[in-house]
Amino acid sequence: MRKVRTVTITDVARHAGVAVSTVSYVLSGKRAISATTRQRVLDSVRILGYHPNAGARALASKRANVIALVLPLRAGMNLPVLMQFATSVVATARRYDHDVLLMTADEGPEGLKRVAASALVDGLLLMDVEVRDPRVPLLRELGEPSVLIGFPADAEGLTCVDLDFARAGALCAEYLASGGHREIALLGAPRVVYARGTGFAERTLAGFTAAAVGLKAVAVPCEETYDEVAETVKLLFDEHPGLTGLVVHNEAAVGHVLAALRALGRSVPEDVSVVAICPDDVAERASPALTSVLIPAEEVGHQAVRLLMAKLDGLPADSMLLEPRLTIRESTR
Amino acid sequence: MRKVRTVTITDVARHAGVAVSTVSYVLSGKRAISATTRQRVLDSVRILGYHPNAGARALASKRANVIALVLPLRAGMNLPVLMQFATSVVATARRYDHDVLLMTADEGPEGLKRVAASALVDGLLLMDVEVRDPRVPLLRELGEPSVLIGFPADAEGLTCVDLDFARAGALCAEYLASGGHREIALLGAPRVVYARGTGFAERTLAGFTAAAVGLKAVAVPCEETYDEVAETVKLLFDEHPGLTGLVVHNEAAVGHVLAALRALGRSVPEDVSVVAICPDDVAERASPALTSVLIPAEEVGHQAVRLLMAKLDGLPADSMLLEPRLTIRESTR
DNA sequence: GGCAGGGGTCGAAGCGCTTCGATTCATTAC
DNA sequence: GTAATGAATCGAAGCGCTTCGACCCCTGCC
Repeated sequence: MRKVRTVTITDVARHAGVAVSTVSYVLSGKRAISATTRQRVLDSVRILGYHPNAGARALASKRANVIALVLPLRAGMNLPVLMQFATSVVATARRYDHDVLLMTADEGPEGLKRVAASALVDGLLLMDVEVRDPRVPLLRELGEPSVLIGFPADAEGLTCVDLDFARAGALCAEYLASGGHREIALLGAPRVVYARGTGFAERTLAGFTAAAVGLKAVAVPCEETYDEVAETVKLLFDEHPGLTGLVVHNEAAVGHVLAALRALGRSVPEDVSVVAICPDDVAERASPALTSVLIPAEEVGHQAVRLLMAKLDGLPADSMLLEPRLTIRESTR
Repeated sequence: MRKVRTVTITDVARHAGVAVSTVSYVLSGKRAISATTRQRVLDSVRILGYHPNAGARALASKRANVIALVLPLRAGMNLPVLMQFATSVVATARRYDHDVLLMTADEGPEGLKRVAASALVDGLLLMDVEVRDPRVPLLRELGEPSVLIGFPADAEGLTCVDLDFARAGALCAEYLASGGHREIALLGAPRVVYARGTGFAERTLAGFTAAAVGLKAVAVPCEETYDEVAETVKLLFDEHPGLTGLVVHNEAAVGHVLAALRALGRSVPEDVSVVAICPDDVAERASPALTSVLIPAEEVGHQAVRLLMAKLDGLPADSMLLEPRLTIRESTR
């Protein structure tokens, strides 16, 4: 438990018999250093167990090597996806030699201003951006390098990354159509999500609707308690007895939907085919295993970090939509 | 987008007509400053929009005002609880004027060593600590202030916080017993969790078993796919036809358990009472709403930060177990 | 043989902050 | 009236690192 004196760059320089600046250049690679000197310095670093002091480095270089990950943490979020995303952000950031500061939106715009102004972080990653997100105007004003997950209404001049939800919705409809289904339905997010204008929900719906021309297609919002789901599903089949294809874009409800179908005596996939838009593990855990469109959280996180790093290096970084991928399992025919 | 020159403490000092050190003392409160001077400085801070440079502050004060939150992010974790926990940690840390660096265990012990040695963080918060956690020995050697969520086998000299799972298990058994149930069962975590020795699972089991003396009580592990859950439940009732009380300590499976009971034609709570150990929102979302023992993630996060802050101030910080709380809803009688 | 050029290294000047005396001035004690 | 006390403030020395310009010496070239 004794507090060991920390090893500084001066210690390394002394041990290797070189100047402090030489050690710095070896470590940063910003100037040519002879192979022998480099090796000597590297050995000393290893032997002494040297780790550069983050504060000093940040102060001198004006780069903290830290990015902020701003999670919304509001109700109705898709936790597993969020978590996958966060994991992938941390892992990718480390690959770029950066760490991740976790922020919640609770602190509000002030929080963003604070971390930016205090140079605690070099850039911002905002998750789960809404169509009219209050953070967006601030972001513009801040002029801090940033990448958004999700597309706000006006994405001009911003860098955004997201799954192409319109394509995902379309993919589901097309797949069901190709299977011969003539009457299909989309069970979407809870009402509150549409009301908030989260974007991804509307875009899925739009894609679904557009791709379903020529079919009978309906879409209904879907709450997340078992009872409400069961009610919604029952109503749906009451009003559309000919329904044979179901798209579920609500991870929390997908299990309930299957249970409700079971309770109604409709078997999957014999009576009705079900496609879910959700992570693979959820789809695989269901019974029957669900044909699903993957939300590529990991890929989104990876790309978001990559783009942010590009921006930090002063490179251009364009927004991008990631292609959804349909995996056929046992819930459709 | 133009990069505005950042406001430094020197700017504030000049604007307020005082020395740099005076500004520092106003902000830290470490020396007496007259009310008039303080006010003048505070006004300048506000007018200029000054935020201390984090790197410089860390360098000079040897305190980064950042703590690391180390999430395991392995399979079979309880995401919602984790998330609640993380949220509460961030919020509480902010109240102590600290930020939170997010780390995953992927980087391994090296990662802990790195952030500690580089003074990126002042202390560590390790989540989901296992009975024999490889991070624990390292932690001892590191001598970095830390708080663990969960209890390792040898907690000597460490500060740990957790829900009192033994008490939670006991509470469930006692409650069912008091309701007149004579034959009860515990559906626990997946096998892999017991195999890993995560501690909380065993402790719940131990508490349950100890409190169930005089009753017929069995405990079985429980996987998380619907099919396996249904199988497990069916088997359970085949072997124990007299079973009337069920404790479910597996958040991912709890919905499946209810569905399986429905499928078996056993109604809740008429035929069988169900108590879950899970967060309130999961319990409320089920049908019928579940009588449950709360995992007080928020409180755990709060206490963990509080203890860590105490340690950072050189104060003693004892391990603590938090009392579970039983909420009676509609799934028991 | 002298000089330009460049690879390799060094020294020193900060980066923006905290903190430790030192200093000033007004009180209080004797 | 003077010395001691204490409250309020200042000045300067770092904290550990990066980076700029200077320097040295070895090559290659005229």
